Amino acid sequence: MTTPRTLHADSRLPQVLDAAARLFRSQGFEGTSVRDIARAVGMLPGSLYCHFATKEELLTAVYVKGVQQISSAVQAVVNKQADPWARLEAACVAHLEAILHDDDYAQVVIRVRPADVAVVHPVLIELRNRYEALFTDLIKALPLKRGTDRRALRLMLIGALNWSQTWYRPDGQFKPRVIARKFVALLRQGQEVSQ
Amino acid sequence: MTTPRTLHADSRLPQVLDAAARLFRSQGFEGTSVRDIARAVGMLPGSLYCHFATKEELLTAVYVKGVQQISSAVQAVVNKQADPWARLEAACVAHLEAILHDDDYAQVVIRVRPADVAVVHPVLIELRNRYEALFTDLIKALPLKRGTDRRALRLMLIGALNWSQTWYRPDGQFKPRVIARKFVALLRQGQEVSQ
DNA sequence: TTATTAAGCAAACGATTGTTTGCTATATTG
DNA sequence: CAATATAGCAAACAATCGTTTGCTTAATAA
Repeated sequence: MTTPRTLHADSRLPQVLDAAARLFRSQGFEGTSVRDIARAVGMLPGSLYCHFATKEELLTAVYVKGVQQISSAVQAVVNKQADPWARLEAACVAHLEAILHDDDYAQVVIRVRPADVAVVHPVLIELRNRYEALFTDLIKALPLKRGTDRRALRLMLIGALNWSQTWYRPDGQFKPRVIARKFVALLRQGQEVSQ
Repeated sequence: MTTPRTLHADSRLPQVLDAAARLFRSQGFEGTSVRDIARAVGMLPGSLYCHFATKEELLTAVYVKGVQQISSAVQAVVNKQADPWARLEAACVAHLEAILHDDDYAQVVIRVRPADVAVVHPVLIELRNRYEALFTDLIKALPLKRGTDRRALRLMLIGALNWSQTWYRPDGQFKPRVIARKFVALLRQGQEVSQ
């Protein structure tokens, strides 16, 4: 045995998941081969199939963990706020921090398009929807003008947040906290000059 | 010759581009093989290399055309409006119609991540930026409250628009025109209850 | 201690990937 | 009309893909 300290029950599955998450988020699903993942944890390609029947199943496992982590990250900060707008903004900050640098798993959830992985498409969509329901609740609690379309507001906010993955630069001025504050403020106040 | 009507100067390059655009937008760049494209136009895989040196070069050609088409579509409708807000909303409608159903080329521009195609990454980014400058101008012309961050507004709006590609359903209630109107209204008016 | 189960190795499988080479036929140019 | 350039065919290239099979070893359960 190369690593005699390895126990039976706790195999190298955690390391495999970590490596897969890291590679999926930086190279995408199709851009990452099972050999890449195996190499990253010092295993042979075929050995991965002790834990997963297919590459898509591996992605699903990463996706599940990603949704769990981003959900609990958001929940944690939301519960520290009372005001509905403060709760929403806190959620956005946590969401952005997760998908922009904290968490490989969370980044995969935003980066990998469910539609690109046909076999598990419905599963991934369902996982995403379950998470986004958090925002539906937060927005439902907002005291808004009569006639406001809360679904449109949610789609706009989440879309803007998630798209930030394409332009965000860690060395830029727009840190997650700043982005969240500005985006929420834009929705909250309106930018038209009142006359 | 199988198709004796084929002229020399006008080869099947247009068909190749069309097929590539259609396949790239529906299956992604990595999900589409050069054989898929060749088969779609009834050519052999190797024949594509009369027109392009690499698969990435083909993508770049599609990208260029996509940016051209979406730009002229937006320009055309913007110039029919005078009011700054109306111009912005018209631009959003045209943008959404292009990336949601009208135009395979435009859809590729939004769907294919520049970062996923390392070799031409800077080129694709530059093309996108040139297009988005249109929105920078439109937003610069808006009469906004003092202190409004116009860059944040642009990033939020474009992000929300582009992300709609992930949730949009042609048979749903949210048509491009509706989405654009609601998104612009959210930024314009602000939804907080005034007290 | 013995039997069982799971983790990983070693090596290969067939299929598909982007691309290249040499050739033919056609359209264009002078 | 002769010379040239190009579009496309035909066939293969090496590399890489996800996955499978049989074996060995170590951890667990009885």
